Amino acid sequence: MPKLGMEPIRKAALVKATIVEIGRTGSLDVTVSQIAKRAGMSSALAHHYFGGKEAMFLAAMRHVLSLYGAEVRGALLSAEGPEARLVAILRASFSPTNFRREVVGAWLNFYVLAQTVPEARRLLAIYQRRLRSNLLICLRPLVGREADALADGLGAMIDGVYLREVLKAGPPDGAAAVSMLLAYLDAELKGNRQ
Amino acid sequence: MPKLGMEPIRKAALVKATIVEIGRTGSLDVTVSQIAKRAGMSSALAHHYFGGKEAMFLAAMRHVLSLYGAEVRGALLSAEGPEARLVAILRASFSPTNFRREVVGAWLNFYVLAQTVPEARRLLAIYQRRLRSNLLICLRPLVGREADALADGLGAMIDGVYLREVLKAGPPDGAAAVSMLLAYLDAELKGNRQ
DNA sequence: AAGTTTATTGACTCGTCAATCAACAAAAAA
DNA sequence: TTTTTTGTTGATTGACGAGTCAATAAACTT
Repeated sequence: MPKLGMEPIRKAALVKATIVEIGRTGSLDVTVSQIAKRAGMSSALAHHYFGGKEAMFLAAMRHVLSLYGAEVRGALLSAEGPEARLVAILRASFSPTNFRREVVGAWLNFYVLAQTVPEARRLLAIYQRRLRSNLLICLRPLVGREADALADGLGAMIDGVYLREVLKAGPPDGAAAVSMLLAYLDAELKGNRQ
Repeated sequence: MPKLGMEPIRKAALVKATIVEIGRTGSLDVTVSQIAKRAGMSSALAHHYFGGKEAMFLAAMRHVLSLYGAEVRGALLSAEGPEARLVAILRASFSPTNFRREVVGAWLNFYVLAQTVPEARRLLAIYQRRLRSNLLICLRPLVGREADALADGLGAMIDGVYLREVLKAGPPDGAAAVSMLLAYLDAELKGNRQ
């Protein structure tokens, strides 16, 4: 049975399964066996490839974060001008790829992980900085020195919408989330354009 | 040693200790022994009074939520007019009583708990509804039919600021949080006052 | 063909922890 | 003063789960 070159395949399967299990149970209280089972292998093999549970969590985080990053970069490619680029960032943040029950659940638990595991904290900090910087670049030409405050506000609201999603019933509504953010943005832009 | 009438005292101590321990470790992975030790008793006694760990968590949640509720109610007493009342709600939300490292950490973990434990979900839903309704009452005379959207936006941003606080270093800055929220509010009010 | 590397798992170890219990002590009620 | 109620804990049980290991097997190397 043993085919060679399994490592990347197994690792990918485990990362995916980790996200699903964390999102499904809504907590970090997931056993390695659960994850391995969902990924179709024994828990021993999971340990073999990742060395431990924490490494699996971190790999899952990196994956979610890099998916999000890619989505944002992609959306920015076809957006001209500050306003369009802002909209692109928001759309990407609430695209069906990212704004899904399991992924949102995973995000929440990554924040919890960040309280204990320095590497998790580092990864989340990178995400926040990158988002902030992306927003800032668009906002500065629009609102000048108000940009910093606005970027913080938008960042907080994005995270807040994600957080609140975990309590909502039914499928996530990304469009509604984006329009809430845009309403905030428009109000601030109008107030600053006079 | 056994003095009578210990029950409420012990329970209060356990609730407090639960919040501290959850906030301190930043996760729900707290043992009953840890909590009991901090509260100055044996783990068996903690079980005796609460029956189980989950009940302790829920009691801690109720306590945090009721402290917050009391703070808001108190602040609203001495506030006249919609604008002042809005400011009062925001100030209360970021008062030093609530906006503290341990409490913020506890909040985060209550969201996690809400994913698994229906009663926890119920409690958080109550908090969200009450906040929304408080905001709505103030906002309607100010912005009419925009009130609903704005209340949701403010709620999300409040939660987002709490969430982001868990990554920040140093002591929480409630004043900064309030002014961020007020900036948002002012922008929306201005845009709607014309 | 012999040896090495990679893939894979069942069984096991070892620690942890929630929950229970038996036992003891003091106050209150009878 | 016996009995009951309330307070309290050390010791124990029983379950569960992370991580290890020995063993097996297929594929590559020499």
